Amino acid sequence: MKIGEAAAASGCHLETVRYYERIGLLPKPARTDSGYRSYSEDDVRRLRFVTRGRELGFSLEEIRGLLQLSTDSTLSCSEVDQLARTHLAEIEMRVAELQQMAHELRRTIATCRGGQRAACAILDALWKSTRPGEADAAVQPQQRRRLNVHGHSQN
Amino acid sequence: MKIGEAAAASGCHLETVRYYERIGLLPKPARTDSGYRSYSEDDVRRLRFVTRGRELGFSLEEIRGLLQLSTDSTLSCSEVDQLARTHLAEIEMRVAELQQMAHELRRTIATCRGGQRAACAILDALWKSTRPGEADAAVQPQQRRRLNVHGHSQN
DNA sequence: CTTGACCCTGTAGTCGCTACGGGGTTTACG
DNA sequence: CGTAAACCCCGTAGCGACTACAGGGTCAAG
Repeated sequence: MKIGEAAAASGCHLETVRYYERIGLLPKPARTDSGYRSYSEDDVRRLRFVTRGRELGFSLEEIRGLLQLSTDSTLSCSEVDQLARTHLAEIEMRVAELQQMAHELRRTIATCRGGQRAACAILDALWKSTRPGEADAAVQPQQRRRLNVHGHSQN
Repeated sequence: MKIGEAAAASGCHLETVRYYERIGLLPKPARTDSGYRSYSEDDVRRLRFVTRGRELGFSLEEIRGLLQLSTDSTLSCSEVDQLARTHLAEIEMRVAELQQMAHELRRTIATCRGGQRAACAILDALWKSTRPGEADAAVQPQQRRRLNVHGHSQN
């Protein structure tokens, strides 16, 4: 199986497969005489494991760990369980954050009367700080969270 | 006001302020004789506009647009409104995706009996593809979405 | 025998920062 | 007045998870 087929079979981008190999997430596959990568069914299964993990939002490092846990027979299931639970908690936190953002945005949009720029409620909301107290809280600076919304589709 | 104070006053990292300047999101500030950046109240307001926009999940390019819209008096509020609505829709989509992920993870975790690795339901779920049909859908490859969970706190 | 689809390597770009190295300046304390 | 700590400067490189491109090689069909 050549790389293009393997990529299609696992639902990820061809160049991503090479990327996963480069960072050591996938083993180096066999090669044809002309140097083409040649994937076995097992290779494809492993690749699907990775893409499936990504779909569930695991980082590549987490997936690396999961792969190790699932091939090292001395380790128990509880570590996997722990990783999954921690990960779930992160997702839930992230959902809550995004919902907060959505809530504020909806509120702001609702105030907009569609009039002139000078009276735009959305821009106003951005020009004003949420909690006016924190402007002079020069004591403890950067403890703020950053949130990616752009999460980020290819296509 | 020096850069450290400006950063604290707007709640963002000092180096981020320089970064925003470098990419042209903030105007180049005045300088002291010794070359230190010196920020006015207006500069700080603009910086807060940016950080507030980031908190609402706007990209820096979107914020650049919002800043332009809010200083160009010939443009109406409706473009701002449109941007905000589009952005809100993206956030909502993202929330739905994350909730789907959380749902699947919860389901998978619940199946885990805490036994031996060989019987780990979580790893099993990763080794199996969700919809078995798509493995041989070699026709249309990469139309899959990528989702960042790690969204991404500093500190 | 040529065309086009596929494959190769290596490198650079994306986004939104963050961190570092190697300096200069300012300020508070003794 | 000296000096140490705290601040600032610039430039560049790193992060994660890809994606894209340049400049080639290979292979099957017509």
